[in-house]
Amino acid sequence: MLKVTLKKIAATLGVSTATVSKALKDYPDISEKTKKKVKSLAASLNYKPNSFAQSLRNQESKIIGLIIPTIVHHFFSNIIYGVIDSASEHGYLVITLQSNESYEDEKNKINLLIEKNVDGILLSLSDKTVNYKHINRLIDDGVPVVLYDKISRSVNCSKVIINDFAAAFNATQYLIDTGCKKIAHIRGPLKPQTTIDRFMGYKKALEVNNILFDDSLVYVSDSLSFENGYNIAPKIINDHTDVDAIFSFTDLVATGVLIRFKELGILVPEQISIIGFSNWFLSKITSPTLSTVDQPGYEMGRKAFTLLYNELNQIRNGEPIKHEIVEIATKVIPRNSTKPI
Amino acid sequence: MLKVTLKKIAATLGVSTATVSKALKDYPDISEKTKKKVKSLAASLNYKPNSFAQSLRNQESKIIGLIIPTIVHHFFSNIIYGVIDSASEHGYLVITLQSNESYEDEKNKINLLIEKNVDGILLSLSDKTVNYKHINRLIDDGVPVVLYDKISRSVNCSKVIINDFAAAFNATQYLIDTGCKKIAHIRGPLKPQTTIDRFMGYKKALEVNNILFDDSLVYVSDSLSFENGYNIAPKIINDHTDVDAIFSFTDLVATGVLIRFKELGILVPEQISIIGFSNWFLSKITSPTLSTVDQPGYEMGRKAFTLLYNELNQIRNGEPIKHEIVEIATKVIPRNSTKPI
DNA sequence: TTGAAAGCGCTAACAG
DNA sequence: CTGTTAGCGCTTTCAA
Repeated sequence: MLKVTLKKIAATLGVSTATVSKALKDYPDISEKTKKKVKSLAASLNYKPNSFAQSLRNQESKIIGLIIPTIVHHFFSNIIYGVIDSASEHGYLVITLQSNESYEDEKNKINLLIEKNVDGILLSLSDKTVNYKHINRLIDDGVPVVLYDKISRSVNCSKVIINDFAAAFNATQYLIDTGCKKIAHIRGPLKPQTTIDRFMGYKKALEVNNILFDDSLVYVSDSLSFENGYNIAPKIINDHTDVDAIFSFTDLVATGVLIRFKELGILVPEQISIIGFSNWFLSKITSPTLSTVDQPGYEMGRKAFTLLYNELNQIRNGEPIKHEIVEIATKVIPRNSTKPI
Repeated sequence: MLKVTLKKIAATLGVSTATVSKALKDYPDISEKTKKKVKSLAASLNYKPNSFAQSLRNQESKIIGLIIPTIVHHFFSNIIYGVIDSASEHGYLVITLQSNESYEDEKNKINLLIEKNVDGILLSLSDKTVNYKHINRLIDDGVPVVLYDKISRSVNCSKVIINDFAAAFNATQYLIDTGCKKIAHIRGPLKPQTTIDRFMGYKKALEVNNILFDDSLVYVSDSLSFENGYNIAPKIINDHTDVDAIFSFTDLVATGVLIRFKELGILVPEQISIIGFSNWFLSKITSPTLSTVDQPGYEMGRKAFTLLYNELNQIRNGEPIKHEIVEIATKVIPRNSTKPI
């Protein structure tokens, strides 16, 4: 493909590159006649501005970076989808990278993105990240960052979150409303704020309903996996013969519990109710179907990009940057792994 | 962030930018002493070359484009993951875009990528794409393209595929081996080569086993959705009371059938066996678990990038471009929706 | 209404 | 061994 440049157009038309550039951009100081001439030639030659040259001049790439802990994951897929969709609408493209829930990877991937001069970064903290220097440095350097889902209160930037505390409270309250009295909780990795908040919400619901919190009813799943649920299930019923409900921090683990219970001949929800979290697609498929809390990934992705976009515009206009924290609504989705109210 | 440029380093060191550039790149014609000086200053200043300037000079972006029909999709998620993983290892970043199974979107997204000067494109054809001019033009323009999964025989480029014909043949043969005699097929959209080949594989297996092919046993699901399976299921048993097996072109649709059968009180696999395709995660979760054909997305993604990378190197070295067609192995995964052999 | 010229940051041929 | 210089393609200020 012999490339069409401003220079070439200018040459064939016998005008300057400056004129061509301005004509193409509808500058008011170019005559209509020239504009028409330039535009029609550009169109017929299928002229495409060289994005490197533009970026070099304008100091912006119109590309943003998206760091995802795990790509193959129903919730995060929806995030990716939402981000890409929203970005496209505003003329931005998205480079996606995976942190593998690793602090080192997270740092490295951020660097790759910075080296490519992305205009901003969307980031969900890895489960292992406890130190936020790498992110604060970014922000200090003027790179807009928006944290989504797994965030840290101690980073000062825009964020898109759900109210994990309230969502977990509601899920637990729902179990109580269906008559459950001894509710176990499978919590996630200890560090992320999301799993801490879900745990706190669970605890609060017990308290409000005058149910004594029992530490031994809390089980930790160090990762998001089906197997973890599968393995924790028998422990729960061995430790507590009278457990009548389980609130799991995520659907995948809840599904593992469900399947194991079926193998063990434990009836769900007759003997034990189960409620998950996230409303993964698979929660509609299990048998019984899994009650859960809807966590709208697509919408979170869209919103995360929007916040970044706003900051990008503020920067472009020389306005002060306003960080915004947006909370996306969640709701309990009753299905058949819990009893009717 | 006040940016560190070659110029700045050169100025503080009292040398020329050329020297700095070469020193940083270990050119043999720079003295060790100078190299050391330059490198240590660069490191302490945290110098990062400006990628726009580099790209402008070198005419390469080290970014590739990936077009996916549907992002939120277990198989395609794995493709994305494989591509990104493999690309990272070779210093490439990936811009992902979704075609929504739409021909128009596919064309538009390709254009966006070209305008960003990506070094190459990985593409899975949308279900609606029947015209390949947009892709052939790309190839003629010298943009390396690798087709994966949904390909067209009439585009001359590298491809990563599975042998859909053989895979479908094996799936059907497996049903026959378990004693099934009247096997329905739910086929996918009519245009993609993948679903055509799966249909042909199904037909061939019947033929080889002397089972008469019956056109009325073939049902079309125009999209990949749970609902389609759910709706087709009752039709099948109404049309043919003696059907004893179903081969579905994809797990999601098979799952819809499975769930509907359960609601209708039809025993799987006792009355009707079901085998799906792709080995989605959810096929391990259904009840009974779903027999299927494993289609390794991660590996396909990796391979697709590798092929692109090879072509990129061939171009860089001025070698002739060799197109390669790679077939990834699949295998039947027996689970509990089919009878034991 | 148009154009000349500078410069974004980097690389590489060539000269010294 | 080091520096000069030109140029990748575009934008924008300033002068004409």
